[in-house]
Amino acid sequence: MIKQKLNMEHGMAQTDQKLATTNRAVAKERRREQLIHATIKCIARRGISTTTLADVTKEAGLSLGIINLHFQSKDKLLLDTLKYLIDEYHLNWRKKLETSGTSPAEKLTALIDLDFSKAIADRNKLAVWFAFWGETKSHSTYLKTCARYDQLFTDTEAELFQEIIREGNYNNLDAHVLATTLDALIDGLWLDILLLPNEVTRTQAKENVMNLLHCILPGHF
Amino acid sequence: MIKQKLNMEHGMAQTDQKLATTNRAVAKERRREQLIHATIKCIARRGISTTTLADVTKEAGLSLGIINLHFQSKDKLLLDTLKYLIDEYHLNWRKKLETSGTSPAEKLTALIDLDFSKAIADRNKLAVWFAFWGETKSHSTYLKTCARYDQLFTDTEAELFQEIIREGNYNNLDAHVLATTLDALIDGLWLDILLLPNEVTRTQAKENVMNLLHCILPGHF
Amino acid sequence: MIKQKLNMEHGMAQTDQKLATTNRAVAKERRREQLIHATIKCIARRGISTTTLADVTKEAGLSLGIINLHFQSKDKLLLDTLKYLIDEYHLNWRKKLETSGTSPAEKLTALIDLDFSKAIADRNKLAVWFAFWGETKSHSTYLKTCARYDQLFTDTEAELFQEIIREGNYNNLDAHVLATTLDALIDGLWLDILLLPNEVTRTQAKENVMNLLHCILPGHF
Amino acid sequence: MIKQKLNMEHGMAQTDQKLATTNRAVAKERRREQLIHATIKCIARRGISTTTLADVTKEAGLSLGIINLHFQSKDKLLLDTLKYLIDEYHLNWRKKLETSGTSPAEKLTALIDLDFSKAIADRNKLAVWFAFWGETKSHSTYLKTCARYDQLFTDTEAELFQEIIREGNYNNLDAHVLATTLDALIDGLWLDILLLPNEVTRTQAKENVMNLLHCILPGHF
DNA sequence: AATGAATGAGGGTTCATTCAT
DNA sequence: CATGAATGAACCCTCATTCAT
Repeated sequence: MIKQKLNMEHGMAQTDQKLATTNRAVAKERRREQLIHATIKCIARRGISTTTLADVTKEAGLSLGIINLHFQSKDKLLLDTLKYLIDEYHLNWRKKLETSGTSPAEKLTALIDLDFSKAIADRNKLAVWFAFWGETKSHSTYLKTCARYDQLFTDTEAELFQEIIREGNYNNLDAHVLATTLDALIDGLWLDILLLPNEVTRTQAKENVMNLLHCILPGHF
Repeated sequence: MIKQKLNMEHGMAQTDQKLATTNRAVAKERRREQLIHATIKCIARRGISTTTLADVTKEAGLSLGIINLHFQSKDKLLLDTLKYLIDEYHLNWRKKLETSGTSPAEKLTALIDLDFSKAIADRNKLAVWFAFWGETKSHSTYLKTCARYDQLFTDTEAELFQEIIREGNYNNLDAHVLATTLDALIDGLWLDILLLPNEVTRTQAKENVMNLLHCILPGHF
Repeated sequence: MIKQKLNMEHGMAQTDQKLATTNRAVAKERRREQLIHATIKCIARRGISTTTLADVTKEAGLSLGIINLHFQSKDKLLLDTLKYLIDEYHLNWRKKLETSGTSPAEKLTALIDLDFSKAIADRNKLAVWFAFWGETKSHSTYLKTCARYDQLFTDTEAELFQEIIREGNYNNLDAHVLATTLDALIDGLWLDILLLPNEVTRTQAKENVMNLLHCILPGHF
Repeated sequence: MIKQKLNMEHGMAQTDQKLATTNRAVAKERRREQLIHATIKCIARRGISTTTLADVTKEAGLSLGIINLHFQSKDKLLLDTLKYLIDEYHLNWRKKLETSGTSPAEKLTALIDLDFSKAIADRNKLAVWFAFWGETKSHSTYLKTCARYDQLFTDTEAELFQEIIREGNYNNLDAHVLATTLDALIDGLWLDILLLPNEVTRTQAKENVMNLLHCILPGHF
């Protein structure tokens, strides 16, 4: 979805008919994003349970009925908001993996960079993640979407750690355990950033992770 | 019970009065706990936003109006449920700290034991913690209660780490950073236990933490 | 009911059995009055719709369940409170009529005195009267009790006016119209005392009525 | 209507916009009045405390949620209902004063006419007035609005009486006392019309007042 | 006779959803 | 496409009433 949007925004040459169709689709997609961003702000400000469609539409400066026009229901709006964040993260994650340096340590560093970048470790967005994680109700619904990616992320990190372990002869370390630890630590630090913004900043959190890796794998970080 | 009451009415020994008062107070406290446990179950099952008072009272096998009798409002019930968990954790934490072995490593190990014990790393209770952390609305209200303890926990752990660092001459390590890292890691693993119970168990999570400490402070863990 | 109570309070000689029964009955009646007085205060303070049994029992310093013990239901408490006021007024009215001077003008003056006496034109009690008059719902129920007396009052006043008219040869006046006018004026002034206590006092209200009578029947008032 | 809206969207003549806005505002105002009339009926039928929003909306033939849409709360509905009656009375009162004959007696007669006119001495509306006067709770809230007018009414009447007193050399009369008496009498007769419709009609009540004025100020009434 | 914990029907209110415009 | 008035199910909460003590 994100990809489509990016393409669309780059506006390729097309027949008039197609162009018109595309323009309309672009406009529609813009409305959706506008509403999703409003939703993120509202959830961050008031929590899921107290966010109403009236809040969201007011935040977006639009009329009450528009959400059911674009999202059919509130549940779908929430789910699509989560999907938006998942897609955004996944897209950035793949880009980082492709564009970063070739060594495993460089790649891991790049991914950690991403995790504490302004776009990802944004407190509004973190609030939404934790809001969903706190809403056990939705687990069954969205965990299918989310868990698939988590698995992918952890496995990829485990592979990178495996390479490092091999290179550095850290024979007592388990790559998968390391990957799990890293992910859990990042989640925990995200929670700190969300709940204790005055005590833990993005920069500090990232340094915290890097220090740890330096302790465990001193030759590589 | 009848006798006690009659005695009271005739102005008998004060101990009886006190006993009766205590009995009634005890009964009231039991009801509160009963309702709090039902609340925990419901929040774990359905999330905060979808948990209704009807759910809670049905779970407790009691009538609809009883919650306002004991908690005045739904908000207060939720807050008192959280307070219950905070108090429970804090109480166990202090007990552990006092009764565990004398060395800093033993104490830290004991605290980590606690964090992944059956009573604390209970998925129902974890769900409640994350439900509240996800409800940004309530942050301002309860963070005052909660943050005070978090500070205490982290500071105490930092002191223990400091002793270990001194003992082991780990001069490149920062005790406070270690404590923050430990706490964040535990939070992240709790989230794993909650969201991915098939992939991360309490035992694995604890081993994960212990392995990490073994890596960083090999002489002590 | 009032009469019984007065008798009881004057405590006649009786056999032990009767005395015990009476004592018990006296105690019961005291409780009823205690609760009725609390009800009057509460209605005056908060209106009928917002007065709860909890308010009344708290005002009386008694326990919640006691009202249904003595009055069976809230509706009956309200009705009995009204009956209490009706009986109190009627009793005082008869006494005044009997004890006052012999001339019609003296009797009417005595009755007007009563209407603006401390016991009758009490703002708490006035509030209760108007509260019931405002609760159209209850009209059908209590109007039967109340209207009978009103008729009696008006008719008696009309007779007194009739005597005066005869005596003074005020041939253009209608006694019944005068009585109706007097009653309506008194009701209206009661409303003023209730709603505008700073502008209309009991004394002023009474003078107002007396002035009017002086205008209409100058030889007698 | 469709045309208007389309025009508006294309930014057409402002008059059209204003018209549409006005239409919508008019429709909204109609709904408010519709609900207020239903409220008056319900209060007259059942009293304030037993009138539910379900009653009112059913009487109006509308859905349950509509009251909070137009009045935010039940309390505001009640208050706005009272304001409606106050405004209606005040408006008619001013109109009468302006359009009636020039002499003070004619003006007073016109005002009394109004007080016992079909629109004002309507039993439903009277029931609402007395319902509010009986609801002590609301006194503080609405008396501020109501008392201001009462003052105005009484003062104006006092001025009219003053002119008559001057003209007729009724030196022993106090204009302000007369005005207070007149107002109280009218209130009392309203209560009779409300509570004893079979015994006191609007016509009789008015004649009652006129007779009294004739007694006191025979040259003018 | 008195207590007050417990009940549950019924109230006001919110808000996702619909639909005429 | 967009609007926002209207709907009504579902919520939280109150409170008269009951009943074991």
